[in-house]
Amino acid sequence: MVESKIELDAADIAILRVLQTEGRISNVDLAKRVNLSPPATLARQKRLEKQGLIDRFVAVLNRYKTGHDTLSFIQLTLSLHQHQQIHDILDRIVAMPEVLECHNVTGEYDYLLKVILKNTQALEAFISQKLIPMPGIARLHTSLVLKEYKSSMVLDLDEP
Amino acid sequence: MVESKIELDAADIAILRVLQTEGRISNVDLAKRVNLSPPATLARQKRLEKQGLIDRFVAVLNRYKTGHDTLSFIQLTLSLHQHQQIHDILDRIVAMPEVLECHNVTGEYDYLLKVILKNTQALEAFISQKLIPMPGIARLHTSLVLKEYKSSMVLDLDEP
DNA sequence: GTTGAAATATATGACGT
DNA sequence: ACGTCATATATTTCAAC
Repeated sequence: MVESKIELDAADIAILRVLQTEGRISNVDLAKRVNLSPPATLARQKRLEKQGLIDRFVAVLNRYKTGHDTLSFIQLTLSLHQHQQIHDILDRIVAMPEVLECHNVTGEYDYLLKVILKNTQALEAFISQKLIPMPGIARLHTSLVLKEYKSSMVLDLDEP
Repeated sequence: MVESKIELDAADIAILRVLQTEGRISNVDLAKRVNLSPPATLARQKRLEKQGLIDRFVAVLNRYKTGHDTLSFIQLTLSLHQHQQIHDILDRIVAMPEVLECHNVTGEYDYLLKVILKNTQALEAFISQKLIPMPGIARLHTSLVLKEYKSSMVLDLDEP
């Protein structure tokens, strides 16, 4: 199933803009911010959730304070050429809690993984004990993040 | 300032695990889930926010339904070697709403950007009109995401 | 979509363990 | 540090316009 764009009016966009940065704002405060009445605001928010435009609400943690000091991007190329084999490998990779993102990309390598671990020792163990032993890993390149300048999930919503 | 790990007990971890996927759960429901009383749960959550362990609460949107069909990773190498020049360029990149992430990384290129745009035309315009004209962009490589297998911000918290 | 009122659920403080 | 209970507050939700 292909998900397609849903048309939004100015009030929807105002609501989504606020909720993207203040996910726990109360409906009455949100209503004030978007210049609508609380019932109208709540009805719109519920509709946006039902439409799947709002996927979920989450708490964003500070990874340094949880002890996750090592962020890295791992590029992979798979050697398997049967669809089922590739699918199985990807299922296993996606199920790993250390892997926060997994994308099929264009370029020199086929897959890009965003991996968060406690330290470089844990990263080395992850690569050598969990990734390398998997069948079909043809090439692998690790980039360590030295400094994170920006990390956001906020989509840029423009006026209708 | 270097942020360092904060020690968490089993109840803290239980609370953070729930809030990472259900950011809008009520305190009474959260208390039931972690087997604590509502006041104890609320006090812990407030403490975790005050400690900065919980950075913020956000709504996660479905990018396809907002019309953001094109996700890409752009690798950059800067040719400027004065700290101030590099700092200025990074400030401008980080301020761009299309750029969701910006990291200084090890490897062939120095910076990795995660960029979300409406379509490939908008990506082409972004690269040719906003990135390339900046001084000091020595090398640039774009990887288009063909398929997103996993996209999460959930940190893997293990028992104390 | 708005206003206002009522019902419900929630957070929060006091006290005892 | 936690649980229970009571109170005050905030929120949702309904009805009328």
